[in-house]
Amino acid sequence: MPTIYDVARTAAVSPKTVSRVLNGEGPVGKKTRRAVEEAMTSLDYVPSFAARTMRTNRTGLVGLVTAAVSGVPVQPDNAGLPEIFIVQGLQVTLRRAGLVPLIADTGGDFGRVADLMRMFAEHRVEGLVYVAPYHQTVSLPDVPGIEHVVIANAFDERGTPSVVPDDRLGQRRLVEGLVRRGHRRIGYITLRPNLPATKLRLQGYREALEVNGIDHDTRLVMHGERDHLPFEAMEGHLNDALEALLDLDDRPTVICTGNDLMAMRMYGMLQSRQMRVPEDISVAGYDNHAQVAEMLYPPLTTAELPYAEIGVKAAELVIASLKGTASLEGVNPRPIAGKAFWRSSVMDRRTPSSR
Amino acid sequence: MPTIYDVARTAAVSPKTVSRVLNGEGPVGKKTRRAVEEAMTSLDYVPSFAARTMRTNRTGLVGLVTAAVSGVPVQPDNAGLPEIFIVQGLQVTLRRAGLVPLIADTGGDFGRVADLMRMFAEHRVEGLVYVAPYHQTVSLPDVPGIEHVVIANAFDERGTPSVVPDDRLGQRRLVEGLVRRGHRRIGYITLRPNLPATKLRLQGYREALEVNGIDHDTRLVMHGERDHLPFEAMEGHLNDALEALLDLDDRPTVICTGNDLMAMRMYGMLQSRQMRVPEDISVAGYDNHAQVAEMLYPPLTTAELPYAEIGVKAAELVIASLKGTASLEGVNPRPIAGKAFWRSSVMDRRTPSSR
DNA sequence: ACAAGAAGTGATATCGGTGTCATATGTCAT
DNA sequence: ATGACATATGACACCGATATCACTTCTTGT
Repeated sequence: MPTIYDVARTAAVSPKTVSRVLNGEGPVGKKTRRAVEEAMTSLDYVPSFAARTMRTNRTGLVGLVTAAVSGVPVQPDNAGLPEIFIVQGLQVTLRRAGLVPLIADTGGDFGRVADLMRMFAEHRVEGLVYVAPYHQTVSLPDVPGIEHVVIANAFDERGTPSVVPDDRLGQRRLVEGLVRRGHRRIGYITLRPNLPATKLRLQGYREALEVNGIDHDTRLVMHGERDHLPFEAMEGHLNDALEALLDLDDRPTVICTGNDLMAMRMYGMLQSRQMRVPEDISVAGYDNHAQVAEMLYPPLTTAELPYAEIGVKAAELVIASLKGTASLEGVNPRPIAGKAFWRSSVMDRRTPSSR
Repeated sequence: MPTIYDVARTAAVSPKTVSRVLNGEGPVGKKTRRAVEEAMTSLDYVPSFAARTMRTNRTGLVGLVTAAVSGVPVQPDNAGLPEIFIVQGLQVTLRRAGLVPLIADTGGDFGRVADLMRMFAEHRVEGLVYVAPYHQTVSLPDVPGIEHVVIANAFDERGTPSVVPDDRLGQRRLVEGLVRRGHRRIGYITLRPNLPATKLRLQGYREALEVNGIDHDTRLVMHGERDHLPFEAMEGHLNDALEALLDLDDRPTVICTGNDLMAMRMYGMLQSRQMRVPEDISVAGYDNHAQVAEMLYPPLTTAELPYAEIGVKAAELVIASLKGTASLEGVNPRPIAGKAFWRSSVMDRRTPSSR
């Protein structure tokens, strides 16, 4: 592989001049520049990142650690999708700031995070973003040489800069929309009870009822999953939850679910009970897992998890951190709100006169 | 950031000895080793990848270029999933060989591939894998400094080592299974006609019929999508295709679809026609998009796209290429077969006596 | 006891760029 | 014509590792 010296010799100039052409730096004569450029192409010269790094002590690299697809996914419903969108948002924003993202994947094994961070430290990344597979608390290892850490889709107890979805507000907006459409008996089948998302969304659910002066009937809220239960064992549980809601004397007119896939299963369960969506009962999901929500029949009303924006915001935080900007002030985690997508799985129950 | 010299001074040895300890190389006295290790931890020493690279001229890096999530996905049904699983297979296999994958994402813009490859060249990757979002032909740019290229999930005309799903065999196995289960009128609604996958799968479909002595009624094959049509415009098209199949005087007993999401939409369309799956008609998909196939009601029979294995095989090809092994001999692309997953969306029509 | 080889350690050069500073050439006002 | 200043280029050291080779200090067999 040719070096800057080979180029210099071919163009009959000094290595330093080649360096100047490479970096568009300092004044270089037209003729000289052309000669150097020709030498570079004719030799297939490719500058060495390593050599440059060594001298300048700058890499412009930002490490991204993602969990992506677990070998044995804890949350099969989430497999890798959030990460992709978050990473996407991160990449675009970082690149725009002249930074290059390096992506590493734990393969679902959190224990590998420390190793990956060490590897990143050896590559002299200037910042690091940990991208979590779902909204959770994490505790990142301390690794020498790693600074300017940001957490996306999760948060820790040290107050590390972090960005999470605003589950409270998301669910609140969704339920408020349901109320606006005439629903007052609103069932809710949640994800695992101990997830931060579950707690926040329940809070949002209650707020929405409260501002609308609707009593909170606790029988309308069921957990569709249990903590510490292998995924397969949960199917019956979900069915029981639905059963309980349908058995109420004052049956809900709409059922909110913890995510779009749960809503999809709900479709099946309702169908096998001869109930039509939305004529007999409305259904709403969460995630706006576009593939599923739009393609289901009927298309599913759901709240967005603003993954791309979370990525963008996380990138902005690293960039601010690198610049030492004060804009890092503020509480962590920072919640990002998504909007609701209204599709035909929800029946509009407003009487014509009330519209 | 401390260097090897700082460590050497602290441990009162020469830099070379520190280097030996770092690399577990050459003979080092016990006492010396301990002293060096202590110095390293107390100083929070992190070796510089750049410096090492420069001297040894080896990086152990393999670049992965993926399309991941397009900003404007051509195939919304595929959004990023194949890549994840392929990348997963690649990572595990590469790591096992002592290689470190660097992932870069085009963000769906193929034009960025050349740039990313150049970046990889500057980082002196030893090999490169291009991961395509779906089975297709590609034409990778020639980039100086990039050697040992492998293509995953696609192929080119130069015979670059490449790995693709065996769409022909996959569809054939699926249809053979349907025949074994007593189906003889087998409808097939394909993806866009010009996709390599579509052509290969049709071939497999025909082979399956042929070996079973079933006439190939061309009216049973419909294209559910059209080339060069924006995705949204295809909905009606799919509905027409289904209509045509159902209007046949000798109606199919099962409908195969181009992918699981199409099957999912089929569920909805059938439901709105008051037809039950599988009692009135069976449905089979393609992809084994686990989230969808398992969660649908009823669970969907489908053929697997063996993405993880494609990744593993692709990694093996790069490794072989790096070693200069002869195992690179053979035709490209190399097809990898997936198996079929039999779930309750397909009715077993065998008469009890015939089982 | 001593040569011969193994084990342990260090001096020095080098990988491929860029920072610093010096120097040569060109341009302009006076 | 000549200093003053901008423009254009080069010499040289250095970033942080490791390769090479040389040099001590131990073992070990005889």
